[in-house]
Amino acid sequence: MREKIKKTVHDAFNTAVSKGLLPEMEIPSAHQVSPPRQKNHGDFSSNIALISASAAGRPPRQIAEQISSLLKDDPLFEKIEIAGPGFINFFVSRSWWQNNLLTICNAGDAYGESNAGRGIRVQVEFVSANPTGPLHVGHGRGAAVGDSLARVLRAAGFDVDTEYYINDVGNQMRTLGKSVYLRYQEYHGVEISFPEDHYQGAYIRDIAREIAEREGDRYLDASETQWLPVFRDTAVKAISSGIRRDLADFDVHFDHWFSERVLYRNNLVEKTISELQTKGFIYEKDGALWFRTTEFNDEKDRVVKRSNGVLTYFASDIAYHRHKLDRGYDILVDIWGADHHGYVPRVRAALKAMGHPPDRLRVLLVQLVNLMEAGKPKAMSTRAGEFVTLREVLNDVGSDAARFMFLTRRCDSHLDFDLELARKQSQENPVYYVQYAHARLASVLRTAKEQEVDLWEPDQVDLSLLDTDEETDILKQAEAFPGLIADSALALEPHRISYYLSNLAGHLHSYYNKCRFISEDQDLTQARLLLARVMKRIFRKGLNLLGVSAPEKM
RNA sequence: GCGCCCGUAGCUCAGCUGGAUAGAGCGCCGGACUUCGAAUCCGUAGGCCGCAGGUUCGAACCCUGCCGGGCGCGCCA
Repeated sequence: MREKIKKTVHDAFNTAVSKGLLPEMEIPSAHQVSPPRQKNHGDFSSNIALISASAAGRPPRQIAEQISSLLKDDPLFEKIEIAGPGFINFFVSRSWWQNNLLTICNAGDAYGESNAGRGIRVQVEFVSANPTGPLHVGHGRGAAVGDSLARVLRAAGFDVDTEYYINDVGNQMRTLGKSVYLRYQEYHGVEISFPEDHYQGAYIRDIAREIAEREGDRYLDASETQWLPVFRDTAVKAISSGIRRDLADFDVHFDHWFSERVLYRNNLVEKTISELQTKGFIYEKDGALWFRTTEFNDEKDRVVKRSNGVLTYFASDIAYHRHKLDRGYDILVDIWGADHHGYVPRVRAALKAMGHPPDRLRVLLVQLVNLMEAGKPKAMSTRAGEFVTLREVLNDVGSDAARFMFLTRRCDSHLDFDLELARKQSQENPVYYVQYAHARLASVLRTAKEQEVDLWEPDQVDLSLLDTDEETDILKQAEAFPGLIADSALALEPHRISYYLSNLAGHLHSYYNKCRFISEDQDLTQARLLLARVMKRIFRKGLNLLGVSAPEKM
């Protein structure tokens, strides 16, 4: 509808120009058609007169007058008003909204989807936690945002792949193996001193115990070259499968799991560096290789190969992003913890150096989660390895509540996650509000069935009976659903979906309390039940985009 | 010190990339179940959009400078 009105205004503008009502000029690109905040300003509002006023050399209200006079007879509109400094306000006729319900209904389960993305290939990479410990709540937020964003992008017509990058190369893997080995020695009664920079969590002991129970003490006298591969790989395997299980229970499933080892196995890191070297972006200093990222707005140059010959994490990151683009993705979305924001300029620099437009990489920074319990901050000391895991949160409050909480806020704002609130099955918990709207509609339709009300074919229903203000509001919101998904996808902001749904649920609950779906009036009942069916589908679709279930009963 | 993010109702946060009189949830107070589910609804109160300038028809939004909070600034991963 919005696009339709925009086009209508454009046509009228051009007509006005060709008729000589306005001076020769282009349609200003800043022209916007948007729903006004104030209800009495109509359904949509155009600012075209305001922004073209100075170029046209006329007062805005006069321009608005000329454009609107050309549109007065369009039956789409109930009325057109000129208001304030020169806005043109459009009031769409009620019958259009009513008839649109049939269009929505005919779209079926696909309603809400669009082709805004035009099949552009997008890769969304998220979580990507190192396999050195279980996922914590912060990862959970990233997982919820990434997974939901992927769903939204798909619904908006993008061709989406999701990916988890496994950082399984380097020193940390050795540290992991050693941590387990030390606990293994400890298990067998060997006196150990456990270094502070090793992995502290209790899960390390669990893995050590498993190995000890399975293998006995045969590794006590072994050399590091013998035990390290065993302890390291066992740990990675155990931790990785734990991570996968946590994500699966969070209803997050990846299309690809990409191992950093693949980059090394195919020599891609070395190749990428030497390519940059050929292009002259690499120099040697103090025995190390440096990448001149300052040439692309980074604060300082970065090391890609240390003087001891070891490639840095950054080096494999460059190779990884190159590899992603080589795989044919048009846009790369990286979702990182906000504490990594310092890496954005250097990765961008790498893309630029390799000749890619840097805006093909979109980085979403997800702020850390502040866990609360009944309004009080819950202590999280990372140094003792006592962070709260995603698993604990899932067991505590459930997947639906957790996901909804993570998705009600913009991802770059700090999030207070109150466990007590998320646990509560009451009105304070926003998850239930939306789910209840869905369950209520399901209940209404069940009741209709029990009372043996036969549902008519949609095109047999008299939609003009949906004429209360509440119904009109709901019809308008339903119409906006596909546009909302498209906007949410283009802005990479999945939280808009949860706001939309909360708002829609509000309208629905309000309507429910005021009007009855099922009544003596057969025609009215049919019209309202059709509305119920359509709304239920929108709730289900919307909740699904968030990865939250849509229960028939609660 | 430099860089990035944030500052909106008592609390937690939206504000559709610059629009008209600033929004929601929670909390407070007062009402609504013999009726399709009260996990709901209806009503009241609550604001110098951190501060000060600038840009223009128009600023919570864009620019500059302060104030306050978070994070990052290794040949770590």
